[in-house]
Amino acid sequence: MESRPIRASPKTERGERTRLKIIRAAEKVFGERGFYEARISEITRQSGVALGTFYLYFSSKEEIFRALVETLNHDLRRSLAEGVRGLKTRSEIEAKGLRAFLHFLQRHRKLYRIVKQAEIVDPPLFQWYYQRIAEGYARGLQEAMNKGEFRRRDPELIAFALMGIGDFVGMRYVTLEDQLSEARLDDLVDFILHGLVKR
Amino acid sequence: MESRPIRASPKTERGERTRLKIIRAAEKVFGERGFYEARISEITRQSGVALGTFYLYFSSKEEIFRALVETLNHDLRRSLAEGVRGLKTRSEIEAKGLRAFLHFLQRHRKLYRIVKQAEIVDPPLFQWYYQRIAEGYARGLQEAMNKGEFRRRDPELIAFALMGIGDFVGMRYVTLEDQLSEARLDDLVDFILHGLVKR
Amino acid sequence: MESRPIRASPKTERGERTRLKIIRAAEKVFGERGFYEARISEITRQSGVALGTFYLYFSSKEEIFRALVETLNHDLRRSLAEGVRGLKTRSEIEAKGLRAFLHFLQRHRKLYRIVKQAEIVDPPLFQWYYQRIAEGYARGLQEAMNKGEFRRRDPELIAFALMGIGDFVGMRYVTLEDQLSEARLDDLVDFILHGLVKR
Amino acid sequence: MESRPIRASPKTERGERTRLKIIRAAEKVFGERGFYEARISEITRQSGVALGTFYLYFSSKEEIFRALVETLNHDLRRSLAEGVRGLKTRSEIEAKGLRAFLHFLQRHRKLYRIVKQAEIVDPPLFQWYYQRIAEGYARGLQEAMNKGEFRRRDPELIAFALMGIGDFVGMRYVTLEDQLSEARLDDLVDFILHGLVKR
DNA sequence: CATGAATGAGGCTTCATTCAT
DNA sequence: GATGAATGAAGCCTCATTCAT
Repeated sequence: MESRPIRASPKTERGERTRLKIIRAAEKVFGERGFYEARISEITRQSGVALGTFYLYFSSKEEIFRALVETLNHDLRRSLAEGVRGLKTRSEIEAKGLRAFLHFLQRHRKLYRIVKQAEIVDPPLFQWYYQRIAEGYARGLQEAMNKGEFRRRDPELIAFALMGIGDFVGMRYVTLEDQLSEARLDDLVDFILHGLVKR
Repeated sequence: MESRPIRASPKTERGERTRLKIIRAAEKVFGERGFYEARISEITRQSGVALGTFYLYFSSKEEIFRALVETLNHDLRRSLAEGVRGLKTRSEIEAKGLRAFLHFLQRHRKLYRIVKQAEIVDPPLFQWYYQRIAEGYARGLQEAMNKGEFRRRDPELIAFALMGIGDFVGMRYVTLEDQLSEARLDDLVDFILHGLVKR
Repeated sequence: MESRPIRASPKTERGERTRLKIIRAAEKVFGERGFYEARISEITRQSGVALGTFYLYFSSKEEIFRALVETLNHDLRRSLAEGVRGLKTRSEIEAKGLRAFLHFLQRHRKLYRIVKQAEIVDPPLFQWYYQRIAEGYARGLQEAMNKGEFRRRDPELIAFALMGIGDFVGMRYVTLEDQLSEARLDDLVDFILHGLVKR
Repeated sequence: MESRPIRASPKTERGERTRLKIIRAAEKVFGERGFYEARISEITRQSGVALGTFYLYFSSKEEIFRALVETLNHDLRRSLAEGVRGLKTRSEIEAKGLRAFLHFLQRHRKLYRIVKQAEIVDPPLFQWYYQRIAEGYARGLQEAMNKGEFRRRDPELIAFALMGIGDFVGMRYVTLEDQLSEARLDDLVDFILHGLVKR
């Protein structure tokens, strides 16, 4: 996975539509088969464009894959940010943030598999990607710790812990089976806020 | 990923050694490059055997991959079980279990990446694998809840949450950078036991 | 010899030409080396196309081989049918039919070797193929027997006998050395019509 | 198919037995799968000897194959000669010869497939092999023609015709289905002696 | 802009043959 | 004599990418 000169995508209205068709088909195909089992020919077939057309818009299989990951990234962060807007207490924010994440997953389960794949395909990407999210979380946690709302512990570490919770729970209950009831969500939030131990 | 006639591996002492050489090289190569980027030729080169020799012991790239996953699987479960032995309170057990898992990761970081890969290569395997571990944890949690030690919540859900914590924290601090200090581990255990909120 | 997904061959004019180039080279190569010694790379080299191009038109070595056999089959039957058209007596028909077959061989000696090969590679194909030809012959013989022109004997048996004559004589005098003079052909027809014994 | 230094087979009593075990297994395997699909490993497996042992007795796959063909050759000629012994008229001889051939086939159907295979694998061998048989027949036919018993025609040509009859009829009724009744045999002999035409 | 036929490097796998024991 | 593990050349096939139209 190394870089390469980026093709100058067509710039017309029509070109924009074509590009979108390809992107959407790619999302579907990558999501269903993963990076390695995905075939450019399958993507173009599902896009309804010719094979060669793909290379007018993307310079390689990797490029479109990265583009997709970037997109998810961006959407996810916006989604999380929106979920947080207008909340008062930190605990509400965290609960809301977690909910926002899981709802996001529900809408983009296929793309999420792509990011997971990227994790393994390209560990540096993982670092960059998750680190970035973690930093956002860590800042929030740090503030709450300073205010005395949260127990004082390594904020980045806890941020990763929260992300892991979202990831596994999301994978199990959302991505694979779509059974994350509100009751379960409440349980989960309670665990995050108060831990395992009674009292 | 479909099956194929299983090769009758040589059965002598020498054969056993060769098999081991191949397995170890495969562990390394799969761990470093992932399933798709791994090359049989690289595995045999690192084993110091000829290309054809590989096929005396394994019928395909898939087969050895699965064998490796099974092995890790087995080792991991034993590792976790050992971590639990001889403890009194549930909270100690969980803390110990988490530690056991993270120490295990420290020893087998590469293989762990293999299992993660399998997650994507073969989702049903993922289900089976994680579900099984989760059930073990869930039983432990259930008992502690019954005894009144732990807050009463969906045990399987919490089990997945714990696994996610281990996974992400492991990925970030152990697999990628090996920086999981004891202090951080204490922080993490504290979070799990008592949650985010102060008091 | 088992099946595989059939490739959607290109459908343009140019594609048709390429397909033909491949078919013709395959005919030559299979004819000269036989199924097992034939190399796809040799076929594409002689076609003047790249290796991969072969697989745009045929999904495997087996597929093109079968296609070739089918084609010969078809051509042969048409050829034999034409030889029979417009004749009066049965004896003339047989003589003409035999001649048609041998002339056919003269034009397609290489492909004929392919069918012979198929005979051994795939006995069921042999059954189907020869049985079908034999039935055609047998019907003609039966009629002539009913009219009292031919001696009454198991028509299918005699059909196979006639095919054997054509095959061996063709193999010896046509395929291998191209020395089937008209005089010899007359001798052969005479033998078939009147047998060995004088009077 | 080219020659190579012949291995010095072991010469003891035990060695002779081993050699025989291999030959017999080879007969079976070649007969069932043909030259190209036959595996040395399968032959040794069925022989009950180790893989390497094969090469103590035969220098290559080709060598044993040729040896097998030679053997069949020899047996066949002896078989045919025996069938002819003690007969008076040419017509009787031919009838007997044909019968002898077909009975031979019945006993050695598998090996016969091998010879047929050789035909295609190695055309020069075919020439040599069939030519030799044809010459024997041709001599007999010539004599009968000289005596005025048989119609005078190119004897070699007729010899090939007779061989073709035996081959196809044998293939259809003996090798594949084992249904050559005496009645059919009589029909066939009658055809050969008197031809198709009534009177 | 779009098309789709063509390319060819490179991977996996087989199996006749060799060789150390 | 026998064994069976090891070898590696060679073949089939895939698929990302290019290019002529």
